[in-house]
Amino acid sequence: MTDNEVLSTWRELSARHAAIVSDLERELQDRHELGVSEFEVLDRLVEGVCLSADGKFRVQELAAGVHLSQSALSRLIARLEKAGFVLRSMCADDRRGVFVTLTDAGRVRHSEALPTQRRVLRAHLAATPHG
Amino acid sequence: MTDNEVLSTWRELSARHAAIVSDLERELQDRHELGVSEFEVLDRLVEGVCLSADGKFRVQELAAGVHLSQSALSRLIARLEKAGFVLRSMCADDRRGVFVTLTDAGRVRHSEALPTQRRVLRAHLAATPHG
DNA sequence: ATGCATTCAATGCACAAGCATTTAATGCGT
DNA sequence: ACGCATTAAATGCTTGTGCATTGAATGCAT
Repeated sequence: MTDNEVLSTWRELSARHAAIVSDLERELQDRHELGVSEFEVLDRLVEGVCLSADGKFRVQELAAGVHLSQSALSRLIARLEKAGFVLRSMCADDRRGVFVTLTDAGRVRHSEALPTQRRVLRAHLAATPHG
Repeated sequence: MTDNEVLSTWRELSARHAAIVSDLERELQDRHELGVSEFEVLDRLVEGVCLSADGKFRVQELAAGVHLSQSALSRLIARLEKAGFVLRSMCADDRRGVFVTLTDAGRVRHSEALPTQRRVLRAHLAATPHG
């Protein structure tokens, strides 16, 4: 792969990412009052509920998959809590840690927003040769 | 393409983008005191010099290719000017417009940073099946 | 048990981004 | 020539982000 190929690959990746994020941001915000990152976190929580019995997550576990710094994630969760979509609770075995759990309102909001996200992603990614 | 395929495509795109930007940001900042967007703008200017005879750019022309809002780009150029890497000058034919030109210092800084950018991009993008 | 390095999450702070607005210049219609 | 919608770029304001630090809890070594 030549440097020029690497560069054009990077520019295409970057452009696609920007276009998708911009669309997602607008659609999720307008229709469901959710930012992209907020939705992403709710999404991880919903997925995780199926796996872990109690549906509880350490903040740290959420960091993987959401590409945010620890501090940004901390504040994002605080916002979600203020909006009533998650609860934060101390965990007994390691009292430094914090468990994050979805509320019913959070589950509802996520399920409302999910089709919007899927639609936007499909519009950008389905049936293209870009992989 | 199923929804699940779309979703995993999106997550991979997103993860790759985040990883590359994060690396670029760190390397360009540590080694050359340049942000990713700052470098990107310098890069467009350098490329453009080869094309347009006078090497002048309307701010608007730079917007294409750099995925930033108009206001963000305006302030970014102000930062570059303060750092001595570009000059802003009125253009005679349309006095609303602003021409942006590279300074020697800007050209030098860009040429120093270019190998760093190429190295990071190659590390992430060369010789992978992800296209 | 005590001290010390380590880890988790929250917070102070500085900065960059977007939206909406503003200021200035242009051009078009009458 | 005059008014009016439009465009270019800058700016006020709010918000989200990262870095560095803090505070609390843990665990490990002595």
